[in-house]
Amino acid sequence: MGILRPEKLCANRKRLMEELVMGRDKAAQLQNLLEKPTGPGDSGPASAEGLLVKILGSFSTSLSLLKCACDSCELCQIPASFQVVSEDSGENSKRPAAKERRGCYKRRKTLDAWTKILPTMEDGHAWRKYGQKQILNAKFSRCYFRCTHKYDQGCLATKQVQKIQEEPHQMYQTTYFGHHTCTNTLKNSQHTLDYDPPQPYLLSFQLNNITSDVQDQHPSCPISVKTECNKEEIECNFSGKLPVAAAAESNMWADMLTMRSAHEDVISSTTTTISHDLEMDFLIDECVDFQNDFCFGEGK
DNA sequence: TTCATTTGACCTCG
DNA sequence: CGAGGTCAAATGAA
Repeated sequence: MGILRPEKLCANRKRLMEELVMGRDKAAQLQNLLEKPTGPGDSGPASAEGLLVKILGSFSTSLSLLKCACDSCELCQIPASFQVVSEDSGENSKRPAAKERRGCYKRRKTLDAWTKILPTMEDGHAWRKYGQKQILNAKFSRCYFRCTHKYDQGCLATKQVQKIQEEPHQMYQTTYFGHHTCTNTLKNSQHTLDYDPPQPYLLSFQLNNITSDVQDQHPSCPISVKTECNKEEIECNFSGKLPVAAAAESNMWADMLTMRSAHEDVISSTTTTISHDLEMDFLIDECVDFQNDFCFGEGK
């Protein structure tokens, strides 16, 4: 960790201010856009997605700048788990700030996290596995990944991948934490899925409250779903009763089945709140596609 | 030799 | 106190 010279500090501070002001402006634009939604074909320069990318980029840059400034201030030490490599670090940049003891870290909050269910682990980014853990009541172990460029570019993105269904309908539940600030991606990957940032119509809900929330808000919803763990079967109005062996699969089915009705309401509602305090986020189209394949595809 | 993965230890949090 | 998240030494692959 290097000490920044005064002139460098001033430049960083100026840049930090610019980034924060830009982030605020873009957020205001995004707010206007959400209050006055445009047509579905709108892809102008001020699209919600574009603004979201700019805002996230602005905050990422701001945090990096703030980190550089704090490196030179003993009063503002950032926890090691949030450290970003400064430009003048040498060999020591291969590792974060010296850890006093093994496992000395701050457990992350669930802020800025979202989940996707996909048939593959691949998402177009370079990840490095740093751990694997058997999770209670889960059929498969959970794998932990961090961005390959954590140390060379200070990218703090991480993800957890948990297999939730075996072949032939193999599925992985991937939870992402933080956004990539690195520039390197696997451009040639056939599985370059634009997971970052979250796509439109992202749903957010507490897993345990899926059924009550949806049915409270949509009493006419034709879907009846139970989400309790260890339930041996769940109801599906489309295909009758489906046997479900594991709790994880039960949860997944519940998620899938609530997507369709909620999706329509999200699209039609202009007052939908997008929360960043997420337990489970899903890209609806993917989930609905999967549901269609599984509920309808095999019966035909 | 370098880099990625595996795996047990260690730590935080609820 | 137990479950889950991260670290880092050992090991394997390229």
